[in-house]
Amino acid sequence: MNMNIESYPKMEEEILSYWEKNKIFEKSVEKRKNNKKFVFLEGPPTANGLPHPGHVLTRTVKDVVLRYKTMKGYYIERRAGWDTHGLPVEIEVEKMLGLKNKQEVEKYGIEKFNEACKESVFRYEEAWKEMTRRVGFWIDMENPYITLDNKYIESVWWSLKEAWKKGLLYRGYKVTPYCPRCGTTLSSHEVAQGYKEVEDPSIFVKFKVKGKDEYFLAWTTTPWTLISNVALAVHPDEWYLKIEYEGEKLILAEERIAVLLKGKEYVEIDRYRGKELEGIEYEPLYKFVIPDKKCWYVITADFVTMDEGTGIVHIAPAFGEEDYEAGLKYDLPIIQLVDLEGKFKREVAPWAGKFVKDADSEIIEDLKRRGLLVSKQTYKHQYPFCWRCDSPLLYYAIESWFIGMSKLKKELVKNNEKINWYPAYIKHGRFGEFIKEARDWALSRKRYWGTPLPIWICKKCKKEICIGSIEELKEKAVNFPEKLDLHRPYVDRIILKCDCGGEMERVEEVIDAWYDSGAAFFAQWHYPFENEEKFWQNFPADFICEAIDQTRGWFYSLLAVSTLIFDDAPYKNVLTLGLILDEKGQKMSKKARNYVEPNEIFAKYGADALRWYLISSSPPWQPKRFYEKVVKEALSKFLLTLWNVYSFYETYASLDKFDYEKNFVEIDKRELIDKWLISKLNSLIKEVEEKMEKYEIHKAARLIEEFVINDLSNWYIRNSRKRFWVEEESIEKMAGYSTLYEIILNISKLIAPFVPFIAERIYLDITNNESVHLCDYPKYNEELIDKELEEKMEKVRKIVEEARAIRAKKGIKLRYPLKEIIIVGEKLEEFEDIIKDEINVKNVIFAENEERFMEKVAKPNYSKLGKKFKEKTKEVAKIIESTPIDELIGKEIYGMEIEEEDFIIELKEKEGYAVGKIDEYILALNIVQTPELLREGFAREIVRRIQEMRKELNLEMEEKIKVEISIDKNRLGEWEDYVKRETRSEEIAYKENPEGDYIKEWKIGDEKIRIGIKRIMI
RNA sequence: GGGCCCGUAGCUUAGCCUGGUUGGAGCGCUCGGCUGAUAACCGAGAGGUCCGGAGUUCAAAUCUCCGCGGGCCCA
Repeated sequence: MNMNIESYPKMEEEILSYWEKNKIFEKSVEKRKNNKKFVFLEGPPTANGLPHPGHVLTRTVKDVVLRYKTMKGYYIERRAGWDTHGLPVEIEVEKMLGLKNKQEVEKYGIEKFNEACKESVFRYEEAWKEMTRRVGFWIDMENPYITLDNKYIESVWWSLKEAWKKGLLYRGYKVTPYCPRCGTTLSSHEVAQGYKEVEDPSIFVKFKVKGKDEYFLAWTTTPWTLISNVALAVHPDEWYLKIEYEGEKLILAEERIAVLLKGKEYVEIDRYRGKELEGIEYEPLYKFVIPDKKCWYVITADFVTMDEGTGIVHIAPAFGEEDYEAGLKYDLPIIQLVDLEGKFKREVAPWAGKFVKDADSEIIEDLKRRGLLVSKQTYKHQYPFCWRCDSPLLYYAIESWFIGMSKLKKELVKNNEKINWYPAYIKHGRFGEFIKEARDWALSRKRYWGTPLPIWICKKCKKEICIGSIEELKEKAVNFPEKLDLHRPYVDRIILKCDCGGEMERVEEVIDAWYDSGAAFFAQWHYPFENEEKFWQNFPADFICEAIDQTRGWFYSLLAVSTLIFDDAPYKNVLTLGLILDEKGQKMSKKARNYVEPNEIFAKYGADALRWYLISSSPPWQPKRFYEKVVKEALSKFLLTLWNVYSFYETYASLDKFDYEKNFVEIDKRELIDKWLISKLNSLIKEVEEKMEKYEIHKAARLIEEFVINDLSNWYIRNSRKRFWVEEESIEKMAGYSTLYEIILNISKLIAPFVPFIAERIYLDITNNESVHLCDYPKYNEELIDKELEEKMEKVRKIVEEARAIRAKKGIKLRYPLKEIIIVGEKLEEFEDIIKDEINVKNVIFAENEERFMEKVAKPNYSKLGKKFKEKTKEVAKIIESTPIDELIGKEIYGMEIEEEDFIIELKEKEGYAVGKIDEYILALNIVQTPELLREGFAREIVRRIQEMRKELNLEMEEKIKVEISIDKNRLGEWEDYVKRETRSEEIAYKENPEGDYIKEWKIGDEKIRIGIKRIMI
């Protein structure tokens, strides 16, 4: 069968239908049903967008590992999953429906909106299924877990109640980026999209120390937050000075004075460590409300920097995350005087109803009038804007539900210790650092499409309960519906009865979709309501694999949920993958249009080529540049070479009707090179296994590639071809076929996890079995590994290379045979034939020393001779060069004796030899071309040209021809028969003007020769 | 702004952990060769600031620090 770039994808399609028709995937799983389990947990993708090259990578790598483990005998259930909830889905749908903000969503109706979300999630399901099928990822997509199922949600609810029971699900505030116009918080991903450089006011403000005529000097770029100020923060370990400056007493950081008052005059009055200032009270700038807790005093905080401002930071817990946390630490009140539209509330009399940012200038004016403003400038910095409506975002304390992960830091760290990370540095690096500092998980979203937070509050007594199952909901519900859907708005309509007799209503929030997917390891089994045994069999998972951006995503949410509920690690091995970049190393994005469509690649070069590139190019965790050319290269370099090896075997073996069962030759009776290749194969199997166990799949792949291209194709086949050309039956030929058959069979199995299509094609072609994917992975046989043989062959290859280099230097074409090569060094007699063939010499001679082709020559030592012989030096030099060495010392010239130091002994190639060195070997090629040798070379020139003409005529290999050549008969001499045999010529005629079906004039050396060939019809 | 990863020939990369002759390969390029399995192969050549700088050391691609560039995550 012929295979090229065009036909390769077609071959894959055929294999795909073969697999489907014969249910090979199902059989491959079923077959290992009673074996040891290997548990894989699929990270659920969201199907509300088309798959891109990154998804192809994850699916490929997962597939490689799973196919490998399957062939190693493990039973692996491969259940697909879909992640279906979350803000990205809502935003997609908002865009589609043309809704601009939450108000419009609610006007449109939550019921209809969520319906649209549900539909949108599966809009691209077909595209995903097709990509998955086409790339050859074997996973059960018929029976996936889906995060929107009632059962799945119920399991999530159960876990939330577990957290609730432990007191780890609580209500608090979280400062989040908030768009006042859209009325929603934004996820960090959205915020990151909208940073712009802007100019904001930069003001220095005085805060009067209570009861003293001194002021703290603070700096801010958001004057409107001063309304909600509750404290001033200093760094505990920095020095602060009280100074007199322009008649006023000011307190600020020493380091900042040096910058701010550079060159100005001031008097130092006193100095303090930051922590000494702690607790000092000051008078607030504004007092629109009476706070319910103690405030307006100095606190200390490590986040205060000496990089900008005064070293004193104004604290408004309502509007900054660090502020909020400092507020928690010091139990400060939250003064929230801004409404959800970003406008000041009624209490802020002068600016009520005004958008906060617009009030900045008036507030500054007010402070100036009251003499509290020290300086006013503008300040350029990055500030986030809403990517949708472009209004400036506000950091805003929003009431939110939390999971107290910060209390579980130790457990997180402990459980992380049980996990093997690939690459290992993530474990204590990016991931380890992150969990060490774990913060409470802001779980709730004031949104619509998500798992509803199962908390109900009594309207009468304000009691809160957490519901942990449908059963519990049913028990307590006043109006349990007949048809249950746990999503909003249906679940919101369920009223529960409180112990106090009052009615309970659900809170409005849904939960973060990351919690959904983080619960996959038990929620997919509907644990603990069903499948208890199944769950424990599958916990913890042996293997998960996703891109590196999931470190703080799914990798974290899984560990977090598992630590929270089970106090254990949910997975044992995690393989992280690098991102896919474009040709220039930039991230792929739809915006930049640097996007390669996976489908185009599949259609053009096929999935194997894409898979092989992704796997073999670099370690899995390294970012990968991805573009058409590299895929094409993987195909032509590796896959087509492999195919051609197979096709070579297939061509000759079928010509000879080779049957492995019948014609099998014992290994002992095979040629040396056969044994060598078998040894190499077994070494390869051993190394591949070692690499795969360490998830170094790129190294395994490279080893295989090296073997196929280098050892199998470029060495073994090249050297064995002649054996197969012989038409008569021979044991050597059958030994070769036996070897090739075994090698190809094993290679098809070895590559099956990596490039499953070509592996299957080859396997099906050479066996009568059902599928390579039902086979066990090859095991190596230590007895067949002969390291000594492998090393010797390595030396032979080096010798051959060097000999060819010598020929090239001397300009003697490989086609022209030479008499002999002399090799000084360890004897490699058993490889004589290979060496003869490869460098086209008649004899290989292993010698003890180089005497045979090297001679010692004396070179005049001019610096000595010059002094001794003056103007006669040149003459003496000539004499020295022409006198045999042993006669030199003591020889008298012009009355003086030649001494040892008058000449230098050098080694020189003897006439007719060309010499080279490689490692511990010295090689000498006899380069004397006798007429006989030249005739033979000439015969090969003729053969080569007739062959090319046969090719151009598209002749079958068996077809016979007649040849006419414009040379004298004795130019070929004794080689005429050889030419006939090689070119399948019945007859050679020597004519000045050759005739035939095809006549061509050739140049051989300086000579023009015409050749005509004629088919012989049978 | 912080954490982590990466930077070696035009491209893809080995070597770095554990410092030690002349930094190795493949693709591409030039020249030459081989070829009835091959879109393949073989030989020679051109092509390197091992991202830059400093330090440690007898010795640095390799270890340390500081920069620069790219990526990811978090602000």
